[in-house]
Amino acid sequence: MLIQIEPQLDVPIYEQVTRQIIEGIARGEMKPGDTLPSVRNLAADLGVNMHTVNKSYHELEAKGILTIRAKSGAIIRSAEERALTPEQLQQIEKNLKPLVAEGMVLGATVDQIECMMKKVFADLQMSAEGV
Amino acid sequence: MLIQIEPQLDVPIYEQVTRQIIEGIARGEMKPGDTLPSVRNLAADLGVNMHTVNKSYHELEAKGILTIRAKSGAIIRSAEERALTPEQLQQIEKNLKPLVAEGMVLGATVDQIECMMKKVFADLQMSAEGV
Amino acid sequence: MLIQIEPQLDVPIYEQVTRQIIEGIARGEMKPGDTLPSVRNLAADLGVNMHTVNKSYHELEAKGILTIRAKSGAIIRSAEERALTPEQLQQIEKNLKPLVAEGMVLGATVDQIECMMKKVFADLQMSAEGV
Amino acid sequence: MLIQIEPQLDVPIYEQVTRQIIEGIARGEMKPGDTLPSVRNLAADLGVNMHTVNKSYHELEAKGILTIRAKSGAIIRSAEERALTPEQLQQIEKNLKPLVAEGMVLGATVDQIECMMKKVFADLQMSAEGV
DNA sequence: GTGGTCTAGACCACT
DNA sequence: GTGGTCTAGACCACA
Repeated sequence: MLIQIEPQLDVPIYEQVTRQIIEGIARGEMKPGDTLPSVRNLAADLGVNMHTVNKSYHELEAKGILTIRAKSGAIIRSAEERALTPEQLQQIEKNLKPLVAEGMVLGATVDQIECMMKKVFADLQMSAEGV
Repeated sequence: MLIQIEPQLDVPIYEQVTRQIIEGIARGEMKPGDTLPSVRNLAADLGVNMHTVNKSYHELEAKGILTIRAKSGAIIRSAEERALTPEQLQQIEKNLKPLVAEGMVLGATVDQIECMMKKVFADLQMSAEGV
Repeated sequence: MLIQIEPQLDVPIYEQVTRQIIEGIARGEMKPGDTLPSVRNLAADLGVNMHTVNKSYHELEAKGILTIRAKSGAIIRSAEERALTPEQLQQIEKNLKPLVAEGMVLGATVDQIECMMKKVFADLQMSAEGV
Repeated sequence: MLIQIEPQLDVPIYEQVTRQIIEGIARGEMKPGDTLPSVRNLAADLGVNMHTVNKSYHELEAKGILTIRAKSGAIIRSAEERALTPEQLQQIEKNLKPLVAEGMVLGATVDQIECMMKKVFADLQMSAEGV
């Protein structure tokens, strides 16, 4: 799985790593039970510091997406282990709101936004099924 | 239009102001041609620093949502003046992607995510029509 | 409030800080609404690194004991804001179990252990009421 | 006696082994004079490294709970041989303190904590009498 | 070899 | 001046 870092972005590097790992899992490039690269290896690959990757892994653990086993690596949790709590859905909805509002104000119709959402979903889903 | 600041959030205050102004416009509480309160007044109302509001206004200008005229204040642009450029749509799509991916990974179905999106849209739209 | 670090202990420094802040709050030396010293100040006071204190603060935030407001400090949450969730009680019970078991195996009676627990509680409570 | 290892916990495996042996003795599943399985056998049963079990046995010896005799294995000491020293009680009290403090700060009453403690004790005691 | 912890520095965004 | 982020090193416990 390829991870691309853009250090000049205003999104923190650790957040970029987090997002791309999530997308990688969504795309099916990594599956439950898989072990992620060690923090040192991934850091070396990306050319960033170990701590930056470490922070990303811990963020993913907090999101319930993976389990960090001390001294043996980070493992992607299975769908059963991942609880889709109402809080998590609310969190996503909360983050969705300003995006939708901005789209509306700029003149996008509900169809355009829905279409965009479906496209994003389909892109990820398609890759997942293609695996 | 009421703006509520929550300083304990990790979202910067200027970003909170920006979002709520966008949502206010989306809801129809403010219309094209309307003049926003002066930076000084809004800052006083919210109990925040003048620079914070100023930054928010400039962010809105960069997004193409309003025009800042020295001395005469910030004016909301009309739909015609606001171009819905492909770049803007792409930007929104780019921001949408990690949210959708996280939802998927946590086990949400496309229906759940779509439903969430529609709900957010409807909330804003409804308010707009009620005005 | 005085915090004493013993670097030679096997308990990590950040954990020692966390515990002593919790005990300080239990003792009533700090109250809800109070702002903790800045990470840099406390780190300087304790002679440890900023990051170490930072980690402790974040641990306290994760426990629901305080709120970190970016760029303005860490504030102790009120009892109402702090949820005593069943998970938290379970966590404490889980940590209690090996201590009780060890006491039993070493020959302590339930009375001795209960007495010890009450003593600890009373020590903290007493200080709290004395404030 | 069954020992269950959960490698995903942040508690080191050797510590998990130590605790479960203590609990096993508290529950009466093992009695003074009994010989524990050899380091090699137990390690094989648990699927862990020999050194891990070895470390656990030595920790138990340091706590005064068993005696390791070269060649003839680890033998659980009798209650008479196990001294309940004030130092040991202090050690337990020291470990108890942060747990009680955290419970207090999160809003638990002395009754809740006492009840929890009794429950833990009763669970162990009950099993012991049932043997 | 792994993650955990810690140090000592740095720049930045926000207030 | 605050916390957030990042870097570049280091030692340790665990497996």
